[in-house]
Amino acid sequence: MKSVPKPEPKRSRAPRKKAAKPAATEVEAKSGRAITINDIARLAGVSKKTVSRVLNQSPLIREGTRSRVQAVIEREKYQPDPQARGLAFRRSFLIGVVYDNPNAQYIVNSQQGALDALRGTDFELVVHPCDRRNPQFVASVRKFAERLKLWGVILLPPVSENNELTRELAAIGCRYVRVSYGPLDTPERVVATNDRVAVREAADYLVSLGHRCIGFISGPSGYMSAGERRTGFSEALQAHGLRLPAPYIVEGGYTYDSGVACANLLLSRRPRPTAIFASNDEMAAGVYRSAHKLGLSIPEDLSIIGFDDGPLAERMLPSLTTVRLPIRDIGRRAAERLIGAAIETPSLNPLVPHLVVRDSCARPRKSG
Amino acid sequence: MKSVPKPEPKRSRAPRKKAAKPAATEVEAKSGRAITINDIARLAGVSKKTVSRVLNQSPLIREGTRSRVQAVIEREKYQPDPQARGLAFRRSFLIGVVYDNPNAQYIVNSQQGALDALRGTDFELVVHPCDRRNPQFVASVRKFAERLKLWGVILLPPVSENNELTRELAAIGCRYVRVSYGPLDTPERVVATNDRVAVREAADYLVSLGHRCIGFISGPSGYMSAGERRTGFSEALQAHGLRLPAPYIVEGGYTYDSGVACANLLLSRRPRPTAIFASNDEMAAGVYRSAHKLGLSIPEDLSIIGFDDGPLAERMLPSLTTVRLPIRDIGRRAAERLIGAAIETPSLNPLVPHLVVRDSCARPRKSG
DNA sequence: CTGAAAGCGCTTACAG
DNA sequence: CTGAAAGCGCTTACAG
Repeated sequence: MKSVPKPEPKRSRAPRKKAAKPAATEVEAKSGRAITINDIARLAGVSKKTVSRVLNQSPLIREGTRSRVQAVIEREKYQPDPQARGLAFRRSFLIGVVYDNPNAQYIVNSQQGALDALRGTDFELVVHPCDRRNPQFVASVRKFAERLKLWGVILLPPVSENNELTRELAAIGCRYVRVSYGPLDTPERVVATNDRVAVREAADYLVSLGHRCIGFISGPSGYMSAGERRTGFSEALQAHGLRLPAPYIVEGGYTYDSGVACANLLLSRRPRPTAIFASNDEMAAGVYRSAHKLGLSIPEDLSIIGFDDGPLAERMLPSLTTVRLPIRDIGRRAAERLIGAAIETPSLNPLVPHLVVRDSCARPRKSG
Repeated sequence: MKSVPKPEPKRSRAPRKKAAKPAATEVEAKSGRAITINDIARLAGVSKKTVSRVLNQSPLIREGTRSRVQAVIEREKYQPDPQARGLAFRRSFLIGVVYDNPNAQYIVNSQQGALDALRGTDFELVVHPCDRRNPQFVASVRKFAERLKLWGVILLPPVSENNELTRELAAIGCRYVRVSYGPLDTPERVVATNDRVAVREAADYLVSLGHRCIGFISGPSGYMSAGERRTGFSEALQAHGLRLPAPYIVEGGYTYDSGVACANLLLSRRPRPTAIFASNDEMAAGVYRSAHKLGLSIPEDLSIIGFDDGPLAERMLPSLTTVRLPIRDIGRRAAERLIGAAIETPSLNPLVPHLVVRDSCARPRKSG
C-alpha cells in the first residue's frame, strides 16, 4: 500500500536538511522565510488578532485601523497561509469537482467556469474523477471530502443524480451543489439547465422545415438528462399534432458507437425518418457515419440535430446544428453558490440552452 | 476586490455558531469530531510522535510498535489531516497542474494520468489554467505556488517551455516537471515524447503509399512541438531522397480555422500535393473542410494525416489516420516524478507516439 | 527506538 | 473596537 509520503529519514548530524529529488533549487525563498501574520501585526502596530479581523472582513473593527492594516498587507504582499487558516477554521479552502463523465470538453469548461468564480478568492479547485459503478464509489468520495475538509463539492452529472452520495456528504457537513437538469434537490443545491425547453426549440425547428417523420436517439435511461430531453421532444411534437412512435425512438449510451448503432436502426424503418435528433453530439456524429455508409447525404436526405455544441459540432461535414449547453456558466454558478458569492436568485435566470443553427438540416425531399 | 472568504460575523450571545449558507446539514460528523493523532496515540498506548513516525514511514521504529500502531490506525480508519501535516511540514500535499492549452482532451487525459499516480497517496491535484500572454502570467503562477506551498507543479506545453517561469519556481523552491518534446531542462524535470520519431513514421507511411508531392502544415513557430514535428518530417523525407519545398510548408496556429486556411493555400499549389500532413488533428479537420469545398475526395484525391488522436480523429469521415500521443502516460509519469514514485529511469523508456492507421490515406491517383 | 516540549500560522472563545 | 491566551493537528529539533 502506497500511502502517505515519506520525507527523507534524518541522519543525526547532517548539514541541516536534505532535499528530496531535485536537490539543486531546493532553497528557501530569497528573502528567507515568507512573511506571516505576526510580521504584519508588528509592522502595523496592532495585534495579530486585529490583522486576522481585517483578513476575515470582520465588521468589528474601526475603519481607520482596517485601512492602515490593509495598506501594510498590500505593501508587503502578504498572503495568508491557507493551511494555517484552514486548520484553525477546521475546514479547508478547497472546492472539489467530482465527476464521472467521458466528455472532456464538458469537464474542462465547467472547471474553467468554477475557476472564473474562484479567481481572486482564496479558494482552489481540486479535481476528483471517479467511477460511479465502483462499489466503493460513495465511500471514497466521502473520504475525499472528509480528509480534505472540503469547503464544498461540485457534483457534475450523472454523479450529481446520486442521492446516496449527497446524503453522505450532508452527513459529514460538506456542502455540495448538483449540476443537473431539474429540481432534484433544494434550489440552493442545484444549478440546473432547462433541457426540456431547449429541446423544444430543436423540435420546433425541424417541424418548421417540414419534417413529419422524425427519429429520436435518447440517452441511457438512467440519466436525468436523457429523460428531460426525450420528454421535451415528445411534448413539442405533440404541440404540433405530431407523434413520436415507439419504433422511432431508440436508446443510445451517449457514445459515438451507440450513435452509429441507433442510426442504423432508425434508418432501416419504413417510412424512413427524414430527420434525426440525437441527444448529444457524440451520437449525432455516429448518425453521420451511418448515413454516410447508407449513401444518404446530409442534409438533403437526412437532417440531423445534436446536443452539447462541443468541439465536434463545427468540425463535422456539414457542420452540425445542435443545442448549446452553457457549461462554463453552469460551473461558475455552482462555484458561486458554494462560496456564497451568488448574485443571482436561484430560481431566476434559469440557464436555458439554445439551438445553434448550422448546416445539417434542410427541408425534407418530399414533404410528408 | 473580492479576497478572502468571510465567515459570518459573530453576534455576542448567539446560540454558539451559525452555519454559512446551507444551514440544515451543517452538523458535525455523526460521531462528533473526527479522530486525531492523539486518539490513535492513546488507543495504541504510545506517544503521538510515535504515531507520526508510523505515518511518515520512519525507519527509526521497532517493527512490533509499527504494526501495532498501524493496526489501530486501520481499525479507526484514521486519516491524518493534510492541513495540519502541511503546516508542520511547511509544504502542502498539493500538486498543481498549470496549463494554457485549448485542447480539452489533452488536459483531461493528463489530469487523469497524474491522478493515476496520486491515487492511494495523500496528494491531490489542483488545476490552474492560465493565460501565458498575460503580462502577470509568471507572477501569478508564482503566487499560486507560493501561497499554496505546492509540493510540486506539472507544466503542460506550451507553458512548459517558459524558462522565466521555471526560474521563478526554482527560486521559491517549488519543484516542477515539464511536459514537453525535447531535453529543455535536466532529465528529472522533463517528461518528453519523441515527436520527431513519431512523425517519421507518418512520413514513411505516406512515402510507402507512393506520395511524392506532400504538403506540410506546421504548428506556430513559437512552439517546441511545432519545430520537432517539422524537423522530423523533413528529415524523414530526405531519407527517402525527397524534399519539402518552401511553398509546400505553411504555418498554422493549431486551430481548426488555421487548418482550413493553410489547406486552402496548399491545395492551390501546382502541382497540387497528393497528401497533407497536419501537425495536429484540429488542423487536419480543417483540411477536410477545405478539400470538401474544393470537391476533392478523401483519400482518393487527397491523403491526410493528423497528430494527437483526439476524439475528433475517429469521428471524421473518413476516419483520420493520425499519431497517437500517450497523454495519460505522460501525466502519470510527471506526477510520479514529483512525488518520487518514479519507477522508470528518466532516459529509458522514452515515450514515443505511434501512427494509428485509419481511412484517410490511400495511394495517389497518378504516382509522381 | 521512544517521548515531552515547542512551534508551524492562523482562529476561536473570552475578556476588557 | 482591541488583545492575550489557548488551541487547531500535525512535525521538528532535542533529549534520553
